[in-house]
Amino acid sequence: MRVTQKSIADKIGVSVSLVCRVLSGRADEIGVAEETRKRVMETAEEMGYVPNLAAQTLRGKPSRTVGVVVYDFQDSFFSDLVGHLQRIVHSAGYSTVIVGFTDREIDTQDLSPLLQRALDAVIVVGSDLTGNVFERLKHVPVFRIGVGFPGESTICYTADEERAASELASYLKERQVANVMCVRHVSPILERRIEGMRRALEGAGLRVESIVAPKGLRNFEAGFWMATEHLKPNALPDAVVCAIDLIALGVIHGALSRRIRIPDQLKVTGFDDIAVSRQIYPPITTFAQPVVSIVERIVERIGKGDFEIGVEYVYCPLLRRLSC
Amino acid sequence: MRVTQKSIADKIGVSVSLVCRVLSGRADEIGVAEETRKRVMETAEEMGYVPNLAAQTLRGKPSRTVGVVVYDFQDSFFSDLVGHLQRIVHSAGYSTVIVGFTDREIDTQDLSPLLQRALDAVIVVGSDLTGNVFERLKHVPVFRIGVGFPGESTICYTADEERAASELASYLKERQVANVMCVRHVSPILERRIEGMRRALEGAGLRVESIVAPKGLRNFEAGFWMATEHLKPNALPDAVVCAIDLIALGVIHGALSRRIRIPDQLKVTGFDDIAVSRQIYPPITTFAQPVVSIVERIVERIGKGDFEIGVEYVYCPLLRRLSC
DNA sequence: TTGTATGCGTTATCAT
DNA sequence: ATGATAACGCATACAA
Repeated sequence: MRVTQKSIADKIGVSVSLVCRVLSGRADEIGVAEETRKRVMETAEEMGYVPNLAAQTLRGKPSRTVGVVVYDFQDSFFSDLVGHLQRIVHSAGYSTVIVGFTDREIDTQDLSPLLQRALDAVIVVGSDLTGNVFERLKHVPVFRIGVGFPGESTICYTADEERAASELASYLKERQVANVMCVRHVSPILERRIEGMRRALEGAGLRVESIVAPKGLRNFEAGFWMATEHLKPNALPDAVVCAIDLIALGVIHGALSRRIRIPDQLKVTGFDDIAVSRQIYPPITTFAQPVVSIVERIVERIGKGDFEIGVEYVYCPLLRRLSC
Repeated sequence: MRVTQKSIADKIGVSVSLVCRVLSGRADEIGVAEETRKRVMETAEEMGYVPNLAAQTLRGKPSRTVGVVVYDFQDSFFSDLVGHLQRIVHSAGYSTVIVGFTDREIDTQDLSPLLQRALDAVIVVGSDLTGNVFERLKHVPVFRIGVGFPGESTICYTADEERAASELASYLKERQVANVMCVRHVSPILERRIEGMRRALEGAGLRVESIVAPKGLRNFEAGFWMATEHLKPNALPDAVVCAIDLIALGVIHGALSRRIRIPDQLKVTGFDDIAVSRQIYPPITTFAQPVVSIVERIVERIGKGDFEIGVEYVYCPLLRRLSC
C-alpha cells in the first residue's frame, strides 16, 4: 500500500489535516507547533510519502500536465520537437501526456488519454490535422505548432513561409540558379508551402517545374522517387526545392546514388533544419524553425494563463550550407 | 464545468448510481430497464460525457497509463523508439507519460510525474542510467530496453552484443578487412559494447586501434572528431567500427568532407539501424535492434501482469549496406 | 495549536 | 429496477 497522509498521521498520532497543512507548506501560515511540523516532515520523508495526484486533481488542483498531440512521429522534425518540448515543459514543472499518429486519421477514441485528464493545456504538433480534432478539445486551451486551418480556436505558431520563400528566391538567384524543380506531395500543408515557394521563384524570374509524387509515398520516399525518376543526368535542373528536409534527404540520396554531384551539378534545399540536415554530407541548406523559442514562449504563456487565440508568424532564417 | 455522472442523473431525474451502472457497461448484469438504459446512454452522448480519470484512479481502478523514461532524446534511436512505443502502447489502450533527459543526472524531483501517478508499468529507454533511478520506482514494475546494471530489479531487454560482435568479425574478415579503428567514448555502456567488439575482432585476427574521444563530445561529434583528427588519407585503416549509428554518421561526415571515399577507401559500421542510416548515402551497415517486437512483447506482458524479473538477450541481425 | 466535517467524481455495497 | 451511502486521498472551512 502506498504511503498516504493518513498513514503518516496514524503513525505519529495526529490528525490528517495537521499532516496535510504541514505537507502543503502552509504550516507557519496557519500555525503549527515547530516540533510537530518537524516530526511530520521527518516521518513523511522516512516513509517515502508522495502526494497522490489523482486525489489532488479530483479536488480541483491544476494537474500541471500538458497534453501533446504529435502528427507524424516518423518525421524527425516532430520527434526532435517532442524532445525539446519534453525538456522545456518539464523544467517548468509540468509533465507531458503524449498522443501520436502517423499516417492515419484521428478518431475520438484516440484522444481519450487527453480528454479524461485534467490538463493545463494541449500542444498540437504537426499540421495535417483537421478541425474535428480540435472540437473535442474545447475545454482546454490548445496551442498549435504548424499551420492551422481557418476558423480554428487555437493559439498558432506558424513558420513565416512567405518571407522564407522570398529569401530563397533571392538566394538562388544570387547563386545563378535559373531552372528549378519542386517536389509536390499529397500533404495539403506541404503543397501550400511549396506553392508559395513556386510563386516567389517565378516572381523572381526563375523557371520552375513541379513534379508530383505518386500518392502513398511518404516524405523521404517521395524525394527519392523524384530523384530517380526525374533527374536526367544530361538535363539536370540547377536546383531542387523541397518543402521539408526529409524530402530533400530523399532527393540527395537518390541523386548521390546516381552519381550526381551536390552541389556542383545540382543544388538542393529543404525546410526545418532537422538534425540530420547538419549530420549528412553535404549538409542541407534549409530554414531553421526556432522550435526552442516557440516552445519556451508557449510554456511561458501556459504558466501565465495567457490563452488569447491567434496566429503568430515566426521568422525562419535561411541556413546556407553545402547542398546549395 | 465538465459533464459528470451527477449532471446526467440530474438532467433525466434518476440517481447517480443508476447512471454509473449504465455507463460502466454492467447494466444488464445488475438489471436496468432497457428504456432507462437507453435514455442514460443518449444523454451521456449528447452532453459529451467523459469519465474523470482522477476519480477512477482514486477508486483504485488501474489508470492504464505507462510511464516512459527516456535517456537521450537527441539520439534518434530513442526518439524513434518513443514513436513506436507510443503507437503500440496506445493501440493496446494505454496512455504514456513521458519523462526525458539528455546529458544530465536524474534526480528524484525529475521522476515526480511518474511517482505521483498510478502507473501500470514504467518503461525505461536508454542505458546510461544508474541504480538510484530505479530505487524510487519500487512500487511499479519496470521494463528496461537497453543494458541494465547488475542486481537491478527490472525486466530487461538487451541487444545480444556478443553475437553481434562475432557476426561483425566474420563479416569484416570476409571483406578482407585487416586493420580496424574503434571510436571509444565516455559512455560506460557504449564502452562495453565497443570493448566486446574489439575482443571479437582481435579474436578473429584483426588489428584494432582504439581512439578515445575527448570528454564532452556527444555521439555525432565524437565520430566527426575521430574522422578529422585520426584519419590520415595516406594511412587509413580498412574500417571504422562504431558503437552506434550516430557515431558512424559523424565518422562518415568527417570522412566524406575530407574526400575519403566510402566504402572503397574506408568502411564504416554502426549499431541500431536508426532511420538516417538508411536515408543517407551511402547507407550504413549496422545491426537492427528489433524495437517493435520488443515493445510489443513488453506491452503484452504489461497486459498479462507478467512481471518476472530477468534479462533477455535479443538477436540483432547485421544489415549489410553500402558503407561496408 | 489541533481536530472534525465535508466534498471533489466514481463505484461497490447495501437497502428499498 | 432503482436509490442511498460510503469510501478512495487530499484540502479546506469551521469548531474546539
